[in-house]
Amino acid sequence: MRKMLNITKAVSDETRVRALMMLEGGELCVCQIIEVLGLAPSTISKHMAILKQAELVESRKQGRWIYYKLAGEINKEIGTVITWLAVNLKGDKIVKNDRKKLKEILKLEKETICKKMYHR
Amino acid sequence: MRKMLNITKAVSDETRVRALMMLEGGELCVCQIIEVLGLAPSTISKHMAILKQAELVESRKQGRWIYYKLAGEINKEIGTVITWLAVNLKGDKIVKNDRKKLKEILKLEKETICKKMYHR
DNA sequence: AATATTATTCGTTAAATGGCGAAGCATAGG
DNA sequence: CCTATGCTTCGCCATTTAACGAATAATATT
Repeated sequence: MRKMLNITKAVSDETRVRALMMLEGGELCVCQIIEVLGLAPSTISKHMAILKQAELVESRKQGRWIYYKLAGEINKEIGTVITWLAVNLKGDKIVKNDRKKLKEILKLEKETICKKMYHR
Repeated sequence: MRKMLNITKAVSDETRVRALMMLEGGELCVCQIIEVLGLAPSTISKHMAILKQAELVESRKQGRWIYYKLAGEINKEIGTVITWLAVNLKGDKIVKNDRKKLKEILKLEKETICKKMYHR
């Protein structure tokens, strides 16, 4: 029950669902997710930790950056959740807009994004 | 997004998931759900309203009683959710125990159950 | 070494959520 | 009618949750 609720609780928050939908295009650095969702780094970090705890995403560290990706390919039940979300958010305005923003951001260097964000 | 989150929020609470799993055996009267879950009538009523709002269940009124049943047969995406929950709770202790209690309660008259419960 | 960069953890605050009992609202039955 | 029954709505309290900024940790750069 606990494990199942970890998953359903994780996907019951708009910000976390938006993050998951962003990751459908492939792995992303935390700073890119922060930039698109427009929330404080600490907030996004917390959300990603919740998604990871629920085993919806995995992370890997590379230098100063941490990349997150969907864990749907590994676990069948997790895959079902991600697919369900995607189907139910087909055509969703917010998701669409996030993807658009993401596309712009992916054109930039990661360094450019992050320098704007921290230590202002 | 809103509609989708209504569903995921609805299934992110243990009490509501337990109620859904109870309904897998067929429609139930509110008083039977109250009796098994052991919470105040007002609490259960609120939970059932949330499930209904999310379109996970439907209700019908018959005399003084209100019956709830799963809405999974009607809506495909809802059906997916219910099935996913059932799969992920296969063998769950709490769900098993609820079903056991329910079996006992179904042997009794509804009147017997409810008279114990209200206006004491 | 010293500083800059990237992300996380911690502490706080405001809002949302789940619980209860009291009151309210239908319907059934005397 | 008048009361009993079954459920919901309302108002309140305790807990949880999401947000932020400050402090911290780890790595990269100078």
